[in-house]
Amino acid sequence: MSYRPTAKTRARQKAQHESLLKTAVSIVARDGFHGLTISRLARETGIATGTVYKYFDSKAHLCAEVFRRATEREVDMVRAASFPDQPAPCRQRLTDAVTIFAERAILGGRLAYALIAEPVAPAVEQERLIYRKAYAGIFEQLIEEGVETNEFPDQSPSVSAAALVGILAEVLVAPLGRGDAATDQSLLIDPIRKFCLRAIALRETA
Amino acid sequence: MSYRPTAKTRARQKAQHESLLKTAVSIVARDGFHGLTISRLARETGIATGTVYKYFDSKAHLCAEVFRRATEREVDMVRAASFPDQPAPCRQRLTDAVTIFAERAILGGRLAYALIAEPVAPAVEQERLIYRKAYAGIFEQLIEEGVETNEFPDQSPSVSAAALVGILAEVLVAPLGRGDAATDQSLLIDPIRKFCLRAIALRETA
DNA sequence: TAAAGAAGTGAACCATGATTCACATCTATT
DNA sequence: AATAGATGTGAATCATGGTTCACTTCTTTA
Repeated sequence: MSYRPTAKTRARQKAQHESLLKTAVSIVARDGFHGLTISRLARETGIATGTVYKYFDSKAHLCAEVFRRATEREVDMVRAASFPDQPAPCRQRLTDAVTIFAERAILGGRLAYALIAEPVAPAVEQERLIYRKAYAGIFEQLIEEGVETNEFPDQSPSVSAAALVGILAEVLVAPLGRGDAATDQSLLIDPIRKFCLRAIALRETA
Repeated sequence: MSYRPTAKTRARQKAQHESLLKTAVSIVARDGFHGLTISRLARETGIATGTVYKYFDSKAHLCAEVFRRATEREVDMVRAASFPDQPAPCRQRLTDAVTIFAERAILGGRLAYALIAEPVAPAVEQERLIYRKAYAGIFEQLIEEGVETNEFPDQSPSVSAAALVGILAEVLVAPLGRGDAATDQSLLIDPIRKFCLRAIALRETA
């Protein structure tokens, strides 16, 4: 034999993979998954279309990674708000979690819409479900705890958690799909927060 | 001249249009919008593909009509529950509306999923937004009334209405997209109803 | 520097499915 | 029955965009 991939080589490999992913996310942030095509990704990255396939098995895999990359941090933030280091009452943590989600979704703009609401191919939708479940799982755990400590009235944690996800997606993100971006989204945060508190904690304030 | 479309002709035209639409809805009910292709529609209707275009300008138009056809009745049912002939307290009407939506969605099964949650082409998504807005409009009016009569606590009717739509879509219909159909959906109705009542009316029962 | 294994290239290929169109057939009028 | 307008036909055409592949160009090792 006479060639072995070396550290430097593999670093370049990884860097290129990274670069592609970064470009892909930026395309999605601009034009959604709809705008993400292999040839455009190649063009913007400055390589040939075929080369993309040296780094990703298929477009589905690429989309999945883009999705993962863009969503993981979001989920982590919501998780951190739900289960902070400092102890806090469940209703406060719920409020914080909703707030964090909302603020970041608003900040994310087009990207948030792509991740949460944009119509996408079934393969991508599959990935999306994973992250919806991730959010739901966090909420569910929090609600369970709240019910146990009697901070929250008796309820189905799984249903309530899914409902929260639905609320956030529909109220906050779906409007981006329409021209409704006119509305100042930050005005939505407070009503949403209150709505969620009433629904989960049966009270108006944290 | 020597030919003028007559009543009988136009009746046949209309019947054919109707027949196509009916077949299209049935295809969507079986395999979603994903399964609706012009050639399949033609095949199942027993005509040539080209003929479909004598009745629909484009697939987008066809989908829009399918959507309209399948959704209009649903919206009407929810509207009727929200604004019944007999006077009733807003919280009761809210409960009824949610219940009707839920029961019909469960009955609708695959079709409900296609209408509410299935990933679809942007053109169809556009149509979907119209009907989401229709539901939201009904809820909004009802909530407004409830706030005015002090049955419901002060809140943003538009936000609360959108939230309701999100809840129903996510909790009830989205699971159909996964294999979660295992769960008996009718068990979801009561928790959802209670969740919505808490959120909107700040109480647990109608 | 020669050989082997990677990585890069981009035009060709393929799959899907909507849309068209030249032609045949039907229906209503004269 | 002859004709004009309408409708029906379905194979061919288009459009889009993912995927492949024969080939070139690097990298590393001997």
